[in-house]
Amino acid sequence: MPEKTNRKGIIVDIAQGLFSRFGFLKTTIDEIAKAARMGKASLYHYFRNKEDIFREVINKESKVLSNKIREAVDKEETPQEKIKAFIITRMKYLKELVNIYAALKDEYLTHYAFIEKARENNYKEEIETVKAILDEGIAKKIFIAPDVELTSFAIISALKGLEYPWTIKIPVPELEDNLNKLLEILFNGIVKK
Amino acid sequence: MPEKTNRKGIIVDIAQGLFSRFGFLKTTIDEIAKAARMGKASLYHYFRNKEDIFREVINKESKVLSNKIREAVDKEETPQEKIKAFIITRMKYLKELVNIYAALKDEYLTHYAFIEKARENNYKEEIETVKAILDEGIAKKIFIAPDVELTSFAIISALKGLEYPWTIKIPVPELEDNLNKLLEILFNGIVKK
DNA sequence: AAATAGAACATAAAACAAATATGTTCGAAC
DNA sequence: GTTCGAACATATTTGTTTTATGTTCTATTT
Repeated sequence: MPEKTNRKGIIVDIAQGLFSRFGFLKTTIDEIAKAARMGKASLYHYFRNKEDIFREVINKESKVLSNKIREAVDKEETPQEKIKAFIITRMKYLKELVNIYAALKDEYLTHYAFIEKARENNYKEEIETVKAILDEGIAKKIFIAPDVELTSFAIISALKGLEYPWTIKIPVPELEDNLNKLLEILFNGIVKK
Repeated sequence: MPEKTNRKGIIVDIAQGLFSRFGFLKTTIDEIAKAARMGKASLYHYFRNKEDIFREVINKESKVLSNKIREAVDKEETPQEKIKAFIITRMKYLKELVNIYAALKDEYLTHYAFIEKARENNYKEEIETVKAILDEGIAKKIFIAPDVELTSFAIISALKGLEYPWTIKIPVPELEDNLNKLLEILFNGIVKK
């Protein structure tokens, strides 16, 4: 834990809390400034504009998410376990990191260019993460080697399709149980051997 | 082809055309009436209200979609081919049937109770269709028998996740090629045997 | 009865203006 | 390098009026 002596980092932390509670649109520069015990004009010494503050918050949360996922994946031995760790960790922390979640999902943020950038970055990173696991599995002769690019894309897309009905309707323990069954399909298919 | 002598059916056809072009909100009762060469008050002899007209249009398109899918699925022999036929036919006709597509996807229709009903019905029917194919495959000793309910749910959800990026980014011939590869995974998995 | 529509009605949407809130800039002070 | 009061331009909200639209009523026609 590095001590925060730099003003900028502190402001980002404070903004993160406000954005988490009220969202990007409903949080005002003035509120952030007051919470940081500053005049709002002072914020412009550290940030170009409001978007810039939100961008930094999102960057911060993105890094936290990436690190959590990397840790969880690295901890596992088999590529099968790595894929499972990726999915579970992603679902768990995405829900906690309110701002990056909003940046990725909320319709009303779609128009902002920097949000689109964040989404694209996140998408590419997720694809890359899965691709790396698949490649490793292939190198270890555990997975067969079809179209890795397409398979990664499919896993991520399918995950997004499952995400919404899953998180809404289903309690967490049952969720892991279901995930195991679906991974069983991903790994071994549904055709009798 | 039954000759349309009944006024109600004709009105529904006309409304279908207008709703397809302008959507539910932007189509007025007056426009429908004029297109049918009637005063708008006369429409209320056949329909309770505007929603009621749209509901009939959606019902009509739903039946078309269901029939197309049933035909395509029944035509195939193996359960593998049936699943593929289901997915392709669904994607193809859903795009053509503008109103049911809007009813299922458009955010601005979410609040209407009758739209929610239509979505739920569609969802259940899709799940049932896939479940029937899976059950048949299991009965024929082609598929293994895990959690059929969950598997159907997963196939439909994953499909919805794939649908959007797929239809946007990818040309149709490549799409069928990709689908084949993904079905290969669904059937046989990615783990080396 | 069944079908039609003109007119009236209530409500929703659009248009407009005034008031307020908010993001951003500037210049001065520390 | 930091801070901020004040000013500014613009976005948002609010209240009001007008218009458009969905629906009902009643009378007339078939």
